Amino acid sequence: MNKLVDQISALLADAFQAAGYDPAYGKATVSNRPDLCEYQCNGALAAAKAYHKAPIAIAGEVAAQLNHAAFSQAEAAAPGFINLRLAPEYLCAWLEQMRTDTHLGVPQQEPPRTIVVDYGGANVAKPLHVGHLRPAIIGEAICRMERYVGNEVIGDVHLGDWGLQMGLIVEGVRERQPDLPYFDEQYTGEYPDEAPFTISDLEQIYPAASARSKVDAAFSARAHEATLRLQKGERGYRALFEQIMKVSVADLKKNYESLDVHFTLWKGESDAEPYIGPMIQRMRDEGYAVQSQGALVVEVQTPEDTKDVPPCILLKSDGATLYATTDLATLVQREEDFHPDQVIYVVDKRQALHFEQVFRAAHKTGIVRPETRLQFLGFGTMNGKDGKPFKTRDGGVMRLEALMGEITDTVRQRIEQNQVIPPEKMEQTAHTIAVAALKYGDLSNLATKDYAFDIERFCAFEGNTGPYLLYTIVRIKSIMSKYGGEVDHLPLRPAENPLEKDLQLCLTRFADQLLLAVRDTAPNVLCAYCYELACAANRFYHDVKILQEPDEEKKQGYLALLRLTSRVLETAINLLGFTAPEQM
RNA sequence: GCGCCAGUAGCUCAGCAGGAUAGAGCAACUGCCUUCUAAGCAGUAGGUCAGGGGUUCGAGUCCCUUCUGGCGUGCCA
Repeated sequence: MNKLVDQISALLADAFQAAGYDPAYGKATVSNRPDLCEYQCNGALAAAKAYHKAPIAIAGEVAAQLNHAAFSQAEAAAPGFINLRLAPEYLCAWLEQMRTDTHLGVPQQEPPRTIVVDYGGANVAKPLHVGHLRPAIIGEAICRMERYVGNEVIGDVHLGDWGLQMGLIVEGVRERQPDLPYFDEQYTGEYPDEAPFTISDLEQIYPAASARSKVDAAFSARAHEATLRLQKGERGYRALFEQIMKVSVADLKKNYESLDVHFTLWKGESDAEPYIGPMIQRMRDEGYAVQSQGALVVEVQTPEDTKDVPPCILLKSDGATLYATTDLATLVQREEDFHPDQVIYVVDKRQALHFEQVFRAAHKTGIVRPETRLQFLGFGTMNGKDGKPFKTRDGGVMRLEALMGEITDTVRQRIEQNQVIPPEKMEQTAHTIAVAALKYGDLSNLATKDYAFDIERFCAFEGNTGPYLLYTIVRIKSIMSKYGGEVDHLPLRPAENPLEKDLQLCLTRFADQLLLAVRDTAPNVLCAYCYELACAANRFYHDVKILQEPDEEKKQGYLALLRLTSRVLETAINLLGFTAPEQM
């Protein structure tokens, strides 16, 4: 269905035309002076120059043409604004369409675009820590928003499961259990189904091995050797790798799911490995890959560049592959599997140059089509209160589980005071609220900027926070359940009081704000909308005593309005990646 | 050196393709619970939008420049 602002713009365009001006000037925007009007048009100001006429005169002529039933007010204001208020019946009719629309008035992308979102970035055998929080939260929100507007989205965790780290783990395992069949080159039988380690073992083995390789040259050499043999596909190493992956992925899935983050694909760098050889061969054959200072590179500097852009390195001087190599090979794989229209990388913004090189190389060498949009969404560093990268008190990285635990504890203490949650639902409810607090706290900041991560602030639930949104929804649900009757099919009524109309106007903006958030891959836009809507809902809630309304028709109109509000709010927070409890 | 990003209230942040009087939250202060959950609502106070030029009817927003901070700059990821 059409957005309300577009419908109003169409009426304005007609009026501009009827008054003898270019209809293109007829564009409505939401008013930034709610005291004066609900919608405004700035077209007369822009038209003034082209027509050599005072803007206020143009505005006046156009306003005179706006005698449409949609408007309860349409007047020119100095220096040349056209101020509009909507007739309650017109507003209500549009909202009725929205209420019965399957996507709450959000136009669907037609035909759908295929979008791969690369987020996650977790490493095998390493626990998720706060550094993994932003990509998971932001990426998940983007996936959900893109899906809601009708696109085909593939979310890929893109695990760090290749390279030296795997060799280190293999050698670490060998140190502990040298007699395992994986290390016996003579062994030809089946390897055991059971992994010879748990996730906690792996989480000890990797850092220990990593530290040791820095001081023990012999160990380091063995790790490199193991990496090479693994990459060559030696049977025992490969089998051990599978076990490491199995144990690690199971643990990662559990952790991501506790954050309500769900990937469609659990691919990793290792999956791109088979594509590397043919890709490099083709690049050599077609002359894209050239030797430079001992390495094999793709030059990506163009004559138009005013800055130096270093080449994209495919193979190091020693022949080993790099990050850029697997990223390009992954694109080969994605093109083959999905033929995406767009690939969005949700990655630390410090990798901007790396991805610029990769994108240029991918387009130059024809890995992706010219029209394929490769987008780098660099997120900012998560800093502590001191403005430096976030660390725990003892200077280490905080594990995600520990962080969630802290927030959940604080939430639990808060809801216990309220005494509305039965003990058996306590844990679930506390977790739901904690996820909302954490995710909203992150998403409401601009993704691309550094931001201050402050546990105390996340655990405070006053004001512009996730729990405030949940609280609003819970209050509405509470009214619905006290009312007891069926509310899903109650029709809306034209607004009679200002706060009711404000809430209605706010509801109409859902589609606009969601589309804006999608266009700019900026979930914070949707956050801001949720907060505005919740504020409007709370003001209405406070002002109008719904269940005590004696006029049954009016009461049902109020209930319909609140029902739509809670649907929009719940839909929106779901797109942001969290949900509301029944009570709190 | 070069490049990228940022600088808005005491603190944390918005500011929607340039529009009317720059907005929230926190912290501070004032009111509002025998009535649908006070995790709420209403209000007060708090700004040279880092500085300086420019573009135009109009600039926090666009251009130039200076300052400050962060990050990146060929074989880590």
